[in-house]
Amino acid sequence: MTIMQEFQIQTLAELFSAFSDASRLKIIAILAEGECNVGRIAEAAELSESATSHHLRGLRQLKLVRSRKVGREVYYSLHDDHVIEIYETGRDHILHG
Amino acid sequence: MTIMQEFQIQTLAELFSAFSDASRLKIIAILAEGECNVGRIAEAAELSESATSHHLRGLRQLKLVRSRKVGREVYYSLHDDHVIEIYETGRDHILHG
DNA sequence: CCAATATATGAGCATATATTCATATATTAC
DNA sequence: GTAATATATGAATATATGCTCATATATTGG
Repeated sequence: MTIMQEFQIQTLAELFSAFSDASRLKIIAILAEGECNVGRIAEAAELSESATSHHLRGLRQLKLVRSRKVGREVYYSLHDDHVIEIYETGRDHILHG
Repeated sequence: MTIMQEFQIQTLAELFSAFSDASRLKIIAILAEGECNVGRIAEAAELSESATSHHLRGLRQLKLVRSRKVGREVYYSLHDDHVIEIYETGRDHILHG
């Protein structure tokens, strides 16, 4: 076990907080399928566009997703494979833990 | 990507919620070192015994920790290696993500 | 330029969460 | 038995969180 400083523990808590909400997990699962714009994410996750946008902002600030603007649309994608890894580690636990 | 039902997503969110708080992460890190009783967990995590007990109850209900009573003390330990795996996957992300 | 569309943002509100404090319960020592 | 110790629990409170609604900011098409 690596020694963790107080601020690192706080950072880790914030990371897991991103995964601690069903709406955000849906968004992450959708983006795991590939890049997607806000409107379609909202539709697929059954969320308002506003709520979706708020969540995406949080995920972007935590560097869990990236965004790319194309015309008036903004395409989001997972920032890196670590995100899927965390998601899947948790998922494996509840499915066959 | 496995198809996840609504209630499974909710369950997954609850699992990650357990890791979304610095106090609980400290408790988990302490228990990763080995079994420990409530008083010593509280001391090591710099939490009140009451707060510690409340957190342990939540972790126990989620089957992330086990408890074993010895006299008037109660020893807690991580329920299984999945818990460490989730913790470490997140930790690796923030340390070298 | 103006209207339509896509996304972002801030305020407000309702609910959830973490903590403390007081108290309860269980066990041991005397 | 009673006192002391370890842990658990419920209520209260303060703060955080997620959503909606209204509005703002692009961007495109006419």
